[in-house]
Amino acid sequence: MISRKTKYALQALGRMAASPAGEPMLIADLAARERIPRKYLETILVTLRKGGVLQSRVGRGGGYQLALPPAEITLARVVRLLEGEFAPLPCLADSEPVCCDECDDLATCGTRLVMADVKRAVTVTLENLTLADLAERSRAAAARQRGLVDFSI
Amino acid sequence: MISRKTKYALQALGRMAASPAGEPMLIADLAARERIPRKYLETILVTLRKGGVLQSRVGRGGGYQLALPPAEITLARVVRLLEGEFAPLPCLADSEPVCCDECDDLATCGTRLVMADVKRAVTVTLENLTLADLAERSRAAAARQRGLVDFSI
DNA sequence: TTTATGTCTATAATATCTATAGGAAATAAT
DNA sequence: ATTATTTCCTATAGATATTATAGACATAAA
Repeated sequence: MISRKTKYALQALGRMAASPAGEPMLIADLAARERIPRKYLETILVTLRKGGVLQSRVGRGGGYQLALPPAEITLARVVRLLEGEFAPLPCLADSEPVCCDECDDLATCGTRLVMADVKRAVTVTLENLTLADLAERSRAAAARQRGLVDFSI
Repeated sequence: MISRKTKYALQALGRMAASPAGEPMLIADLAARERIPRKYLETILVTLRKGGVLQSRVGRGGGYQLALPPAEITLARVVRLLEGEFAPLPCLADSEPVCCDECDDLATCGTRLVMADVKRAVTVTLENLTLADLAERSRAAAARQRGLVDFSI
């Protein structure tokens, strides 16, 4: 289960990915259109900016925009910024894996060995999805819903 | 990240899978050997019993044992019992998917469409792993660590 | 200089997870 | 029968994490 925070981030980024590049979007607009608490969204966007996914400009005419083309922003990157490095167990962290208190030996822990498979599966999946995929799938689903045959799938 | 509860469950089940079948194990022993708070483990084992993964007998000579051969107990089943059905988002639940408050339409939500891939990846992985895998990997790792070449990999 | 905008730090509110307590019920041995 | 052993049940306390809000501050354009 991803946190609500991460979900909000993906919604906001999806909206930006689907909007014309070059036009900064306002926090307040994003919050209203995606129904995200505004102050909460602020903190999320700051995290994304510090992580290199967003650019911002302060002052009149300012706002947020993607720092890279949507196809170059993987979901893995976004999720990592908000949830931290993905690891089903603390002992499976890439950087400084920590053995659980109750474990004698990380290297022979069966739980860790099987959960490593889960980590790999999730990582591969998230590395291969981008904001472009997110936006495109949404667009295609909406087109399909309107009864149109969508030839660009 | 799996909860500590689920981790405890896997540790205890792994221990049982690696022990000779037919001999019930005591909560107190499992708790001591895996360093799990005893009362907490009790509640976990009850959940597993109600879920059909464990059998128990009360009274002297009683205890817990697996209700099925380790190879027939998938991690998916265990994780589902403890964490609930796996779904990265509430709208991706198999039974009664619930659209997020802030979403207009579940069917065209891009976030949901990409997270469906993650759900699939995790589900497939967990369905294909069993307690036998967990126990065997631990055994093999321990053998390897002792400097033995392990031919049974 | 005024208005519009993001930034930062702190903290409140809520939810979830982890752990414990204490006794009830069941079973086997004596 | 009685006792020792063991799981079962219900409730609740304690700890931690998540979600949300507040308010003062900094920056930039008109």
